[in-house]
Amino acid sequence: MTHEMTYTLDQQVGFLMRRANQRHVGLFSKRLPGLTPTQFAALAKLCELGHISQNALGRAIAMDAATIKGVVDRLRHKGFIDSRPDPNDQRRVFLEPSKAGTAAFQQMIEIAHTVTQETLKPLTDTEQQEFLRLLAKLT
Amino acid sequence: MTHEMTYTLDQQVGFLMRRANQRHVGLFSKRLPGLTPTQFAALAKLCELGHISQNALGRAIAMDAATIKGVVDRLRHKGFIDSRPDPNDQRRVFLEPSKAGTAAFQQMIEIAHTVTQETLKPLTDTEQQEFLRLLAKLT
DNA sequence: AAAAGTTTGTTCGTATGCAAACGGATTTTG
DNA sequence: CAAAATCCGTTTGCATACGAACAAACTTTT
Repeated sequence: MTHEMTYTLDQQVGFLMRRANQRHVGLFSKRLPGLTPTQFAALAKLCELGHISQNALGRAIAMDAATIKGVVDRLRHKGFIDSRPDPNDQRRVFLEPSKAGTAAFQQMIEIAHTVTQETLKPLTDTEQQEFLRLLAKLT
Repeated sequence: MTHEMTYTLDQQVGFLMRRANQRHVGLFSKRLPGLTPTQFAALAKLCELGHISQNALGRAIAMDAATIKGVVDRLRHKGFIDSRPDPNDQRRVFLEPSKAGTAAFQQMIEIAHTVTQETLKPLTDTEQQEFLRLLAKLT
């Protein structure tokens, strides 16, 4: 016995999430060309926490060790992050936002909120709340 | 006058979409280790359409020319895609799913549906429908 | 038919993202 | 305390993903 197997790509969660994310990243890089969404997330979390080790920062924003390394390298190269070895644990790289990093982050917050609004613009206010609620459950 | 600027990363659409997508990709590659979600999407669309040029396939699934090239190369290398120059237009690469490609796709459809269900599992049936509806609007 | 414009595919560079393997440092166990 | 296990950061390899630049082929304009 053969099964009728149909697959409509355009209705699959994975495909839709990929495209929605594509659109968001596009909006982000248009409004904030200086940092990628990933770099901004890392800087935001570092500013929120003040100081933290490299891997711990990665964990806080769901990036593995290999990924966060590159992100931190680029942020340091841009002068947004200061780093030094942790005296209490020779394995760790101690991270802090630089003055320029803190300032840049503060400048970008408002625009970042705009990007969020633009991303959600196709939805009504009620739908936006609902979407965020459901999305959070899929984490 | 200074503005109070707060930014809660964990509540931003972009961050949540990135994590939800991360989770989905993880489930996918656990269930279907043979193909990446991107490769599966390309194969699915090619099987749906039968035959198409390389760039046109990319357009059909929102991948730019540079990206679809690599994806098609890997699918061809796996023996899932046949390609030859289009006799009507020497610029074009004419693509078709191979027999193995069609068979593999048919085999994978059921599991792909399972992956979709697993991804949406944290939501009730009603929430799943609503989530897909809202997600489609953000494309 | 010649010039101008567009389309197609390719290549390069940059940036995530993850798995796996590694050496060094620290912590836990026995 | 010594061995084992764990954690930290790094590197390599592979796979998206996109911008930019390019040459070849086709189409439209003039």
